[in-house]
Parts: sequence; C-alpha cells; structure tokens
Amino acid sequence: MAMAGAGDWPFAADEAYADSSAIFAELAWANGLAVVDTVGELLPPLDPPGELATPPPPPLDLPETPAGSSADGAASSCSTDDADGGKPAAASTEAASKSLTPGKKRARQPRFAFMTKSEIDHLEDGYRWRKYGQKAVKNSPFPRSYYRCTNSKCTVKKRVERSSDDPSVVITTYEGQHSHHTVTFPRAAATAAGFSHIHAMAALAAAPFSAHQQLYSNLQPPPPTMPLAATTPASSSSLLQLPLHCNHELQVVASCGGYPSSSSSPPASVLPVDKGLLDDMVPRAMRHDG
DNA sequence: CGGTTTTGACCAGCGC
DNA sequence: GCGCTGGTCAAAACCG
Repeated sequence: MAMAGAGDWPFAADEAYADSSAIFAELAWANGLAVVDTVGELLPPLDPPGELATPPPPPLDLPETPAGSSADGAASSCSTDDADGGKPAAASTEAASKSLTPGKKRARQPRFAFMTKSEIDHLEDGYRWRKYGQKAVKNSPFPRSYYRCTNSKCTVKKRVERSSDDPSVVITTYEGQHSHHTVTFPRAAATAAGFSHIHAMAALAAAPFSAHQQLYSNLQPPPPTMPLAATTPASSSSLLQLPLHCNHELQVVASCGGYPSSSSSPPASVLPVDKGLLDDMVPRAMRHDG
C-alpha cells in the first residue's frame, strides 16, 4: 500500500491496462476527482489539463507473474485465474493464503477502489460484511480494516482505510466478485431512479458480479460511445459522481483492477461484453486501443 | 444464543 | 538470513 512507490506500480498491468488507467485518470481529472488505484493508492494529481497521468511502466511479463510481485504483497495480480471470479473461487484467496502449494503465490481477485468523503469508515453498500481484522498501516495514522462478505459462498473482501492525506476521505477497496445480490438492496431497487449513495455503492459493489454492464447503463444516460471531449462536465460528472442524499459524499469511483488485458478477460459466456468496470465507465471511443 | 467485533499472534512476501 | 509489512486466523469479548 504505502509501499507502492514510484517504481512499483501495483497492477499486473499490461499495455491495455496502462492505457485504460491513463484514460481513467484523465476522465477523473476532467471531473475534478482524485484517482486511486486498486489498492487505494492515491495517484499523483494531473497538473496540466489534458495531460494524462502516466503510471510507471508496468512489468510486461504478466499475467503469468505471481501475484506476490506486487507492492503490498497482495495487490491486484488480476491474473487469468482472477478473471473467472464469477465462481465462488472456493479455494481462492483465503485458502491460498493458508495452504499454498510450494512455489505458488496467492492469487488475487480483481479489485477496484474508490474514495468516499465521509465521517463514517464503513459505509453501507447493500452487502453485509464481517470484520475479520484490523491493522495499523505504515505511514498512516489510521488503521486499515478488513471485511469479508458474510455470505459463506461469497469470497469478496473489502478493505477500508482513511486517507492519511485527507482524513475525511475513506478509501474502500473491493476484492473479488459477489456471487449473490445485495442483501438490503435488491438489484431492481439499486437500478431504480433516485440513487442514494447507498444505491450507488451497492451498484458498484455489485458491478463486478455480473451484469454491471446493464447496471451501469442505468447509471449513465448518455450512450457509452460518447467521447470524453464531447461530454459536458455535468454529464460526465453524473457518470462518476452520483446524486447524494446522505451526509457521505461518494466522491470518486476509481479504476478497476480486473481483466487488464483481453487475454485475461472473463469468458464471454460469463461476461458477454464487458471487460471490467473500467470498460463501463470509459467509453471505448475514448480508449487509445479503439 | 448466534452473529459480530476486537485484538494479539501467526504467516508469507519482499527488500536489504 | 533477518526484519518489516500486509493479510489472515482465531479466541475472547461484546451485543441485540
């Protein structure tokens, strides 16, 4: 986490990912938003408008590279194994951490993180979580809390910590994909009109689960092909900054650590069209690869 | 009483 | 090899 310095971009990124992250950074910048990577690391602000944040050159020998090569020992390997996260990877992270085959490092689920301006650390997101740990974080006065989804068949984890830079900002990192729907907010409710931050977060939390393409289409009125340049601040803001009805401010939706390349995309049978949250948020036309 | 939180201990990965 | 750090476990405490 705080260990992620300039030289150790924590993603198991490839060219496609680096490209996407830069675009996302630009998109976020255009909306006056901060960007965090999938491990909650604040990315440096973009100084000149229009200039993309360029992450340090990612290692190119991925995704075969074991997850442990990342900065915090956990970060975002986004390997092909991760990508089939639709299944309740029964022996996923937890089992992996316990009984790792010698020579094999733990595999990590796709991650995405976002920052929320809130006085409350653990924000309601529609799922039920059980806290299983808390650790002091290096270079941060605030501890990091670890949560697991209470659904026994669901392996999704969540980390919550406060930004050391801005204590009013909570950094939430989701890892994995829910194999079930929200407890308190059925999908129908989450997609209904009049989002609260809760619905928005539930939607985000559910996004990697399966049908976030459809979900997100409910979130953003403009067609996904609209280029950024043609996107008004208001409309693009609605894309990232959802209506707020509570005292928390959902300020940032950040990059998705999943499926960094086409080779690690989930099978089409699982996710027919999307390649991760980022693809829903960043119109294809905006991407350099398109 | 069952579920959740707290908290110290333990383990693995990484850098030196 | 050793120390540091992140992540997880698991027993005890807590709560409704």
